Amino acid sequence: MISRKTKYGLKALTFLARREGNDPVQISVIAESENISQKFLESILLSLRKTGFLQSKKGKGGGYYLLKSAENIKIAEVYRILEGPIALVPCVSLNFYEKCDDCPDEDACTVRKLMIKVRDNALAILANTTLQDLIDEE
Amino acid sequence: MISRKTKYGLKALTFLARREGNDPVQISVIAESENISQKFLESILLSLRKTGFLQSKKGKGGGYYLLKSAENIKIAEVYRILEGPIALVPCVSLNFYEKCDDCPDEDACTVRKLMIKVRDNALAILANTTLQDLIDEE
DNA sequence: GTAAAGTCTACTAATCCCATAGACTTTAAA
DNA sequence: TTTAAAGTCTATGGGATTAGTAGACTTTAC
Repeated sequence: MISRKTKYGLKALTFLARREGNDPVQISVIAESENISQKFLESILLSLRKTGFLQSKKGKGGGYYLLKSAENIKIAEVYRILEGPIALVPCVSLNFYEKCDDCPDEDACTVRKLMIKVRDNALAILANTTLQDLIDEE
Repeated sequence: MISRKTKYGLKALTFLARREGNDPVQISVIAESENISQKFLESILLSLRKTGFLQSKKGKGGGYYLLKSAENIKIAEVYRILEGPIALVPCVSLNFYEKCDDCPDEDACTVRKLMIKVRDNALAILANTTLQDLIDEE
């Protein structure tokens, strides 16, 4: 299960990508139309800004807008920033690898072998789907 | 990421399936060879027993053994018992469905559409892999 | 009858998730 | 130049979940 953080982040991104033009949109507007707690959304948008997906404008008439184009935003990238590893087990993560403390020998772990398959399959989808793809499906 | 519970459960099951014969194995033996906290493993094995995967024998010479054969234990089933939903979002779960409180219209949710794909892919692996498959890969 | 095993209930420490509060900064426009 | 509208930042807190522990209880082989 993914956290609300990730879900909300993806929804906010699609909201921004779906609009005509790229004018700043206020957090409150996104929060209201997507039914997201505004304060929580603030922190999510902030981390998407710090990682280069969004840009913001302060002051009156300010808000958030996409910095990258929707075709250039891979879902896998967003997922990793908001959720963390795509892998189901740390010893199989490409970007957040950690050794499992209970496994003396990784290569001998049958669970690991299975989890590699699951990861590769999830990755095949998430890394090849862009924000634009999400919108086009509608 | 899956919980240790699920990982430990799968490891314990493979441990049991890998042995010659089907004599009871003490919890302490499994715990020690798989580096799992014994008390924690007790509760995991208990829930696998209550759901029909394992059987136990009390008293001297007792322990746990497989009730189903390894070819008849699908990883997806074990996963659902120990971890819960395979889907990444409740509104897409086949066995643990819940409506998302923030979505007025499920069919209009682009995130949902993506998550259905991810679920189907994960399911294709987990539902078609058995405990026996895990062992055979070694 | 006793020691070896699983069973059950209860508890706890740590962590994470989701959210809220509020002071602060920047900016557009009157 | 003031003011209101916006994002920024820090701090906090309740609740749920996770991983594990303690200990009393039950069953069974010998």
